[in-house]
Amino acid sequence: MAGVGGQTQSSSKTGGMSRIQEKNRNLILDAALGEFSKKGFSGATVERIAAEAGMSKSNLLYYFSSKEAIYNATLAHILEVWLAPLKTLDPAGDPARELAGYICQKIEMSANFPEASRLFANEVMQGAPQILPILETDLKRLVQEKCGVIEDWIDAGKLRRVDPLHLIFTIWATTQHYADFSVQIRALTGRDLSDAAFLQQTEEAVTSLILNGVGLAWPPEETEQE
Amino acid sequence: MAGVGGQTQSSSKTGGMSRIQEKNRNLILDAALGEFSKKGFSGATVERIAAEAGMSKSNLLYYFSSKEAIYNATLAHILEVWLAPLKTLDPAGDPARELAGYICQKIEMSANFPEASRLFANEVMQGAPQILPILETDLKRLVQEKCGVIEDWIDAGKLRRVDPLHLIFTIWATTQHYADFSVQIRALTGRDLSDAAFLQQTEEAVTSLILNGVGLAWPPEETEQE
DNA sequence: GAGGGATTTGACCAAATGGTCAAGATACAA
DNA sequence: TTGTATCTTGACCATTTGGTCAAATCCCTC
Repeated sequence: MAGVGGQTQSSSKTGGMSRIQEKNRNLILDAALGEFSKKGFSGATVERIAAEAGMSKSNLLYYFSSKEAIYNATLAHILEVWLAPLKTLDPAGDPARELAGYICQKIEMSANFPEASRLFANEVMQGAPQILPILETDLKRLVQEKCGVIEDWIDAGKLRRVDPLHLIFTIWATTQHYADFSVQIRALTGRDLSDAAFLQQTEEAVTSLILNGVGLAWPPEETEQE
Repeated sequence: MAGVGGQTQSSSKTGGMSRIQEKNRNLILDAALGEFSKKGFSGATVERIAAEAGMSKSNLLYYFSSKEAIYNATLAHILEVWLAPLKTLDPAGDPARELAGYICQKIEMSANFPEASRLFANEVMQGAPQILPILETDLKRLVQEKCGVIEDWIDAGKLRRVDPLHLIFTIWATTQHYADFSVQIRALTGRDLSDAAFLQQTEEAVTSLILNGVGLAWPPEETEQE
């Protein structure tokens, strides 16, 4: 119903779990991520997740008490890593490098974990029934903190005056778009982020667009060795 | 299974339909848009759509032969209007005004038809099972044409050299993000595009970020009357 | 206002699916 | 080896849900 951490164990804590238990929980979570991200919560079936995890439906339900429990566990499992990059924005760092680094991290997340991106997108588009409380507390706090950082950079004259919130939204939107809409992108370009050359081209294009958008020189001036 | 135009009638052609027929088809399509955009294809139920449209499930199935037929009709119904703004990009116009106009159109689409945006996003995220052929033909042709326009602007030195494709993706991503992720945005800001002030603020933020990103002055220099 | 096609619906059906349960298989400690 | 807790599964159940059908009912024309 509400709150993502409501299963047996908080998340990937190995303690208090037998070898078999840990192995099977991981198999299930991997399978569930694939299924939920591909079909959404409603479209996913417990049977398919079990098959993908190589066990019977009954056995899966021995580890997770319900479909919703699997879903919540999957969500919790990816949420932390999915929101992590923002935390690395360093107030003391060079704004251009910090923002560029953040953008590239996000694009590489889209390249390496597109299912996580789609799962998250799906959840939010359905009204975030499970993670709304987290968005309203943890994420909100984090975003406000980082908005402060950007604000400080602006006040220090390091970048053009822009609304930090919309800057963050723009970075999220553009970077996640390449994962969530990869089918459309493939239909239009014949490639996606799994193509190394396309990945690099995307990183350059998005980074340069946004950094220039906030008035930062990009690519950085030639500084030889620094 | 494939191709969106496969129902009884091509789309909103009034011809050959009784008054009752037209009224009910519209009721159904409206209800279906709400339901499909909220729950996705799998999560939606024919019964709820019928209820929302004020008729029995049986009667709904008298007008559309299957759930998939309703879905396809809904998709076809919105697709045209959804992709329309891009067509207005005028090669002869001023690049800054043209791009700003396009961006604002898209944001206003997100504000006025968020369900359409979410329906489209859902369809594409599921792998575009119904509209992939359209993306690969009509949309691809349109996008290539407009990329050419932007390319010409670049060659004429009117804007910085950027990859037109990624520029278009960025515009799509940012503008649609405000509709598709409105729950998250509301969780973080307390507002969304249905708030006129927030809408305007968003238009300014996104437009200024992207236009500056491609090296165009924005807002435009004071030209008094032109 | 009668005839006939268009419209509407409740009853019903079959398949899919989440979840239960009791019995069997397995691993492991003593 | 053996007893016990853990693990695994097939059989089964209740509910949901997409779709059918025949019987009304409505609307319009002649």
